[in-house]
Amino acid sequence: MIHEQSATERLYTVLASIPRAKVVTYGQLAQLAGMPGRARWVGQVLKQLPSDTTLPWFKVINAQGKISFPPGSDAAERQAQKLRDDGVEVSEHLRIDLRQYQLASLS
DNA sequence: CGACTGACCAGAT
DNA sequence: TATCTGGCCAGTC
Repeated sequence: MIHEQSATERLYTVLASIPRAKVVTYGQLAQLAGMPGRARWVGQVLKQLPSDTTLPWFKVINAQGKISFPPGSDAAERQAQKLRDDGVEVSEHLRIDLRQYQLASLS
């Protein structure tokens, strides 16, 4: 039975397939999900994920290489810890080196 | 209907 | 490095 995936489903599929110790930016994830230019849409989708989701939401960071939560917030620290557990170096200022950790195939 | 907001982004200054 | 501008667009009021 052929079934067309919705854009949101494609986003989930792509996100779930990100390798260990790799991250993607909102814009990159939008493009990979077939919604180029829709970085904000990605943010909206992630925001409504259930708190107990198994999707690696923490792998999504902004194009500046930083976690998109206010520095010092619980959310930011949670994401930073998850990333470190995944093998990604996160500085005290919530910065990640995209050159080293961003999923390849897009700049 | 307009105004404002957001887990965003790239280019210009 | 920091700001600003315009682009993107679904929600909310």
